[in-house]
Amino acid sequence: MRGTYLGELEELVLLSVAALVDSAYAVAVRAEIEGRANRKVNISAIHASLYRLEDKGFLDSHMGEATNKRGGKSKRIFTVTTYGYKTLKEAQTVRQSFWGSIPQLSAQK
Amino acid sequence: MRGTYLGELEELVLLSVAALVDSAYAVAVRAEIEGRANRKVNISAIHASLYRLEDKGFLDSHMGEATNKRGGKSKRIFTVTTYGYKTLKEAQTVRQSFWGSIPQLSAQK
DNA sequence: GATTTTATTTACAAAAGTGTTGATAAAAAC
DNA sequence: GTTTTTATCAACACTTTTGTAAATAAAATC
Repeated sequence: MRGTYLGELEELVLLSVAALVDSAYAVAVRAEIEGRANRKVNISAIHASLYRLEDKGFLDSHMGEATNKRGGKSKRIFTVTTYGYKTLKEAQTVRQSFWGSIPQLSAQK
Repeated sequence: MRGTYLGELEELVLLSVAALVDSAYAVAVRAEIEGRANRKVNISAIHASLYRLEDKGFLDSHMGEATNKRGGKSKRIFTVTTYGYKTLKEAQTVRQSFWGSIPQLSAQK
């Protein structure tokens, strides 16, 4: 029941972290989502989502190193756990099972 | 923003209605979900979800005919609207875009 | 060292989704 | 006509997700 499901934003955040591999931090995740899904997201909403996903065991995190760019303070880097990856994949597999039995041609009326 | 997103259950309900074509009513939808996603759902939760999806414009409904089976009172039949189908498809397209850039082999550690 | 920029963190508020209960209804069976 | 079965509907409560605001911190630039 409650706790293992992903919210819509949470799933996008998790997918972004997976796609960004070892350079996933809040700002990059936000850019990733705004680029792929056509949607504005508040940076604090991203942070809140990242922390929640970590609490749930879908993500791990560690502090990265500071860069020599102005304002380049160190970032918190997130990575997808095995459990997170499994959850993501299962959600997608279930949906694909449904799509497999939807008569798409007649549906696109 | 708020209003156009699908909850996790809502998406499964919408996909079920699509897959069931012209025989989608609450009980059948529930069976469909319990069969494909490995998950128990309260029948009233299905009803609530169906009504909400209709309010949002993702579903249409009409009363079907009674059958000559014991307890076979007429069912409310739901169908996916063009808008609902479009929403469903877009959500899936966005996710597939992410999956396309996830290095899956190294991720399945 | 004051300012600007990038970034995190915490706490709270608001919105949305999900679940539960109880009432009602209509059909066939007895 | 009472019972059993299948089904809808409505109201409410609960939980979770999402968004916002304010505080803090660390880097480079000036």
